Amino acid sequence: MQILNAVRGSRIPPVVALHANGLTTRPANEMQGTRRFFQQGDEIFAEGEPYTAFYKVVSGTVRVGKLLIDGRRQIDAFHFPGDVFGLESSDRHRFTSEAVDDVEVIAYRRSTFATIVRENPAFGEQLMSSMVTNLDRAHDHMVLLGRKTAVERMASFLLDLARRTSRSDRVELSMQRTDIADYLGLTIETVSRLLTQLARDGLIRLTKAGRTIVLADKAGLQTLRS
Amino acid sequence: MQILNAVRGSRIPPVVALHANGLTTRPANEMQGTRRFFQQGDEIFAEGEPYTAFYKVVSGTVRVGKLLIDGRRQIDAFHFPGDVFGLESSDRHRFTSEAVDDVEVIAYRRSTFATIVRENPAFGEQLMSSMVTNLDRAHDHMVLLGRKTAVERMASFLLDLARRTSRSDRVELSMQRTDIADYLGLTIETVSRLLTQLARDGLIRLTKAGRTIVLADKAGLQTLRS
DNA sequence: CGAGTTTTTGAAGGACATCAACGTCTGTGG
DNA sequence: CCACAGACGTTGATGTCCTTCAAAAACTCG
Repeated sequence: MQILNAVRGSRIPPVVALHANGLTTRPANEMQGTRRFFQQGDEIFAEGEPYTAFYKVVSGTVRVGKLLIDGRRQIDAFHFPGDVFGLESSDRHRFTSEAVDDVEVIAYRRSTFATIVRENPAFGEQLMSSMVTNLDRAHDHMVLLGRKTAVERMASFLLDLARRTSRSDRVELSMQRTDIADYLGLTIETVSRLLTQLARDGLIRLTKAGRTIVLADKAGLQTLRS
Repeated sequence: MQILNAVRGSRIPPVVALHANGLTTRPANEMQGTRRFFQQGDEIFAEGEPYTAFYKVVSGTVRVGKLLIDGRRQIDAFHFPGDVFGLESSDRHRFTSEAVDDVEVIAYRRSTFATIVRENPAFGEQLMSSMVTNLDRAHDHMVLLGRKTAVERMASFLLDLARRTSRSDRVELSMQRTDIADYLGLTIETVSRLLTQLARDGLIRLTKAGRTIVLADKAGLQTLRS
């Protein structure tokens, strides 16, 4: 909706190394990109918009998803630091991406994959790997949406979140209930009920407006996850 | 389950062209692969199996998906001629793939993406594009599973199937009801009821054991699809 | 402190699942 | 060619998990 308050991107000076053969090159696994900042709720790009760049998260949480005409929404994935999103094969974006909280990304100018690989094979390899990882996660998420019960979805979500964003058993929810519900294919009411139920059963502990969750019984959650 | 009756792969002789510069090379967009055949129901590879090859469908239909311990199954995607599947970033397959009917594929030996790109950039580009297409479809499928009603799922399925496999309004279902149900996140009973309901409403016509469907009112289905 | 937003909790309803039985198709052997 | 068995598909009756509708509670931020 609002793409307005996105801070104008500032160019990152490309790090250049001088090779023995006299050719200039960039360090492996990196490529010139533009650092950009988005505030909570900002749209990074919208479904249908021309595809001009793809992104890597530096800090914060990004949600990507789709909207049906009547307002129903599905969040396909959350992306955390290190994750790549927004790569397309057509020339329009096929989904929307927004900042869940304050977000910093590196934007890479759209270019054919061949070009990327020619200029920086290691970066190309990294991108391909990112795509396969994203596809892996999508597969897991389809099982969750198609075949898991509400509790199983919530247990899966909490454990995944802990694995991806936390080194401890404490999870900071950067997203609110609406996002969780739209990610899990549930309603906010159900999400809320599930969390209080899990807390009542001693599997988790809720603190500070339910934005921090301690996974008190990971093994128990693992059982519920299916 | 049974990987037994897979016909032993027969090597395809690599087509070699002599370039002006005297180097031998393969034609663009192709790479050496092994032709393999699978019968209806055969497993092509299983979740957890070592990853040794990825595949392109030549003929027939392939289903890829996952199984939960208690037998619940989710089919993530159907793959038709031209589609690539089974590419992984880890060294084990993350999902299972099986032949829906009699299937012919080209198996490509696992290799790093860098190698593929070095040896045949055009093929690498094609692979990247396939991955992005698969991810696109996964996104659509997540919306379907997470937010669409049963009728909407069925309408979406029929229209997609027609677009991908048929040039007319007649769709041949290569898969049986169980597969459709596990793809749409429903039960076979619901799938059956939906089809008869759509037929009663004049949107489709069922023939020959319900394996051939005529999309009598595509516009109507489009409305239902959401 | 107070207005608006987000989250929680409760009561009632509905869409799809489950359980059960019947119908239909396919292929095999008499 | 027909009979039969087993697999696959359809139809019906009932149940349940999650949604929907409603309102209160808790939190945020000026």
